Amino acid sequence: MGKPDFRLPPGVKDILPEEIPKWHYLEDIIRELAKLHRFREIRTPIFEMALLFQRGVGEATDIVVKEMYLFKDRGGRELALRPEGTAPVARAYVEHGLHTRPQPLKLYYVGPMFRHDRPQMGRNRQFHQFGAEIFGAPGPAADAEVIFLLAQFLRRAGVREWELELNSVGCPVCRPQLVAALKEYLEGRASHLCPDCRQRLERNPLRVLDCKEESCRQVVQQAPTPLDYLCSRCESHFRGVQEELYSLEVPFRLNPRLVRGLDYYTGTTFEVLSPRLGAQNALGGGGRYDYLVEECGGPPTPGVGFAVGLERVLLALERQEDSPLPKDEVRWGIFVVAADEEGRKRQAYWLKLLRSAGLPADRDYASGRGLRAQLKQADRHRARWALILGAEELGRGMVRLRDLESGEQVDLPEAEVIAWLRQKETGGS
RNA sequence: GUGGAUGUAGCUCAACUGGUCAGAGCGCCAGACUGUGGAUCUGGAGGUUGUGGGUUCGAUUCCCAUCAUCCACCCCA
Repeated sequence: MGKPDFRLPPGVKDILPEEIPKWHYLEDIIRELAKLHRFREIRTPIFEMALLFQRGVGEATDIVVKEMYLFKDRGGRELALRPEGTAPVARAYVEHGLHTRPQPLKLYYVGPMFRHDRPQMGRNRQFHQFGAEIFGAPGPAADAEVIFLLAQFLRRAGVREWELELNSVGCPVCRPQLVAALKEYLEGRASHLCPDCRQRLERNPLRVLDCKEESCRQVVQQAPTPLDYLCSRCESHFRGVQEELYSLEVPFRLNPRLVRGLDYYTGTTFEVLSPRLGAQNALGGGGRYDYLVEECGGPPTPGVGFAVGLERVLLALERQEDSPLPKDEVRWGIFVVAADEEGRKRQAYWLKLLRSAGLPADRDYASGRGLRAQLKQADRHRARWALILGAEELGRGMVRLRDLESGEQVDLPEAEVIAWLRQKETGGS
């Protein structure tokens, strides 16, 4: 607290050591599942040319209009901290000619995203997403595949309650008709709409569909929805997605009024909601984007993907009764303790020996402290074992190992220590 | 961008309606118990009470502003 204001800017957080195991828990699951489903990782920079998002995500979207971190570099380039992951991956796909590789191409990413929103529960200005994309697969099986991966991730992570909402927002063939019909319907009832929605009527009438204002919801009850206007292609594609989801045993609910905030979506869109999150209740979402690659200057290439917010998954898990998240209480590693001068001479040797054998080892760095003080250090630093070196044992070619959990201790011949510890480590407890 | 609540040591909190009110517990550091930790005891560091103004003889306690946090709107992850 205090004088110069070096505190963190609003909406960003430090992740302290005791929280790291939770992140590793999720990250391990992500890597394992992505591999199992044969997705390969891609890492793109955290900033891009601002234009990528303006064009890719959409000039009129909230993300671009009011949430991007914009800055100029010394060359005068307009850059932006990435607010989402799909456009950058599409950009990389085009830039490196990934369309020349065997298609479809299945990619995933994990990393920080940045949005200048007002922070609240479940919403930070820097947050982390796990996302997956499939390029070059136009059929409904690809849509189902990414949704399946998302569902598997949530299940494997241990998220108990979530609901998948599914919709199709149509393609360039059918959407214009829908928009026209919707506009006509809404214009007739504009007086019943909230001020925001009267604006939306001009810019993006679809957004009126999921307004939470009670009066708007009334109006929208009978309004035409995308599902009423799907062309035959979209219709059969969407039916195909649903059939695949049945086969994959991923439960979902149709929500014809689900509208997403990014302009690039075509056809299938979906969102995963959690009842434990408060106002920001979306764990993840995604959909199909068949024109994004083209928009980024590549050849016409269909795409579909999702992104899931890792902070929100952690939040949901923390609020469950039976949280599977790892605790930070475990003792681990070996504290090398010197009982006397004789032991002190061997301390460095043992430290190196243990580490060379792959066993985590540490010591007290203060010079010449007594055995009691060193053990106290070992305990407070949550070490699992104390390796005690003293003239008494060393004289017989032995060292003493103390279990800091139970208090039991044994003397072992020096040559057997490594094997004994390894066995303890793998042999459970 | 809008609204509401909150803001005292690293953490959790205390200080009657403004007058020894700057404290406690935990944690941290040092030490004792003299080859054995998690117990106990002793000592110590650490706050100009978010910041800046104002009212007052006097403010942590009242008023204003500002910053930050939290929750909600909006939007989404």
